[in-house]
Amino acid sequence: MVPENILNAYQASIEKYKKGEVIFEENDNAHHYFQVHQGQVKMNNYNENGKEFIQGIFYAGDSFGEPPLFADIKYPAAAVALEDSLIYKLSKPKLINLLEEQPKVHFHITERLSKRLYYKSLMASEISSEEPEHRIVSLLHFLKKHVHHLEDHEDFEVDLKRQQIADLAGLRVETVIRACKNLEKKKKIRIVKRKILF
Amino acid sequence: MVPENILNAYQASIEKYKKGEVIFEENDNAHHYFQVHQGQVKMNNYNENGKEFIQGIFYAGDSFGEPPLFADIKYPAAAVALEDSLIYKLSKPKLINLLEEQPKVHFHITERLSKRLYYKSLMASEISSEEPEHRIVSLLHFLKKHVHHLEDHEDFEVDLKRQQIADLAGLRVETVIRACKNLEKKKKIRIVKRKILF
DNA sequence: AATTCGACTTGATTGAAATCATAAACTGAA
DNA sequence: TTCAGTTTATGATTTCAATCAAGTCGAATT
Repeated sequence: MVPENILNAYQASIEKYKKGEVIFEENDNAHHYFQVHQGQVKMNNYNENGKEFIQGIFYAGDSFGEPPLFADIKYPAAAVALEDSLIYKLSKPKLINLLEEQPKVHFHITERLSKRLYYKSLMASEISSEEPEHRIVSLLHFLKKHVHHLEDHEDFEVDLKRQQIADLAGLRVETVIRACKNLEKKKKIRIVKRKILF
Repeated sequence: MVPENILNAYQASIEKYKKGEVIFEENDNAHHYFQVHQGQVKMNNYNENGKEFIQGIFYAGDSFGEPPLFADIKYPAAAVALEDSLIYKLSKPKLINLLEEQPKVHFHITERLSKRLYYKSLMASEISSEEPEHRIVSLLHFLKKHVHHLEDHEDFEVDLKRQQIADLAGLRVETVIRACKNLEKKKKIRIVKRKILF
């Protein structure tokens, strides 16, 4: 997350994206740094049968899509606005220039990449080895702790649809629904008016 | 990858690890930067049933285990030497100091993190959505292109055991063996004296 | 109040990979 | 060359999430 005054100093623009609008496509070349100012963005893939996998969801203050700026690669997934959103956009050369002149900001970016890598490591091993209930609990635990910065004893009102949980955890909606019912029975989560509390 | 002369200038040590020796455990706190000088290292998880998942394999020149140095997190996986290995080890404060004084090296690290993130994004979506054969081909393609830097037309002699492919792709050995036989039939890979050519 | 639409739910069935069992092929050391 | 230990191979069986099919529920709109 780059502070707004610095983004402005380096002439970042703010772009409007409507709900559902695509910010970049899988396999596009990367030319800009993106940071959510307002709204929500998801990064996702579709396989040949149309099954979606959500790589991550990004909220105000989150940057996304940096890796292809720093390595010689294409976007591994598309980015789509989940709500009407305002996104800071800064060209690659300006970003590089910014990071050269502002080492502290560079460390912030490094921290951000590190956290994303941590999330991916977690989910990769979960998806590869664990049962649906375990995957869901791990996902919720990560979101609670690392995205919403809540303590264990605090209540976390999950703002995700069942389908989104499924697409984040590599499962199908029906499986998520059944697993959540089970988790409720086991008192691992609560469900109030269809909303999940964790 | 930090150049050796710079590592030496900042008083990095070289540690010996025997084949099978553990470099750090899952959930350990991170205190050092690691870079392979000679040998091979894997990062892995085991689930409660003993199933292994390999997060990555690292060769000479590769750094590993950086994320917890930059973000306030614990190691999401353990690191184990796959062969007798020599590993550069640099304390966290010295690394931070190094990166502050050598911005170019910081950009190298950023690039490295970005590439790891790319690999993880790829494998996460593969493991969550694709069939065994597809996963294996994607894995091999990534290794050929991004790890061994070979052109499409060149032959890639895969130096992984079936079990390792399974643990990288989230499959079981038997499934990998059967899938590889099928891929051979379909002329997508060749198998010579049990070695896979791609 | 009726209608529409998206999200959630439930049950039945299926299919593909995991599991289990067993053996063959290779490797290297004694 | 024999033996012990890996690694690869193959067949039979099981299992559990995906799939398919058919609802219900709730909120928003007319």
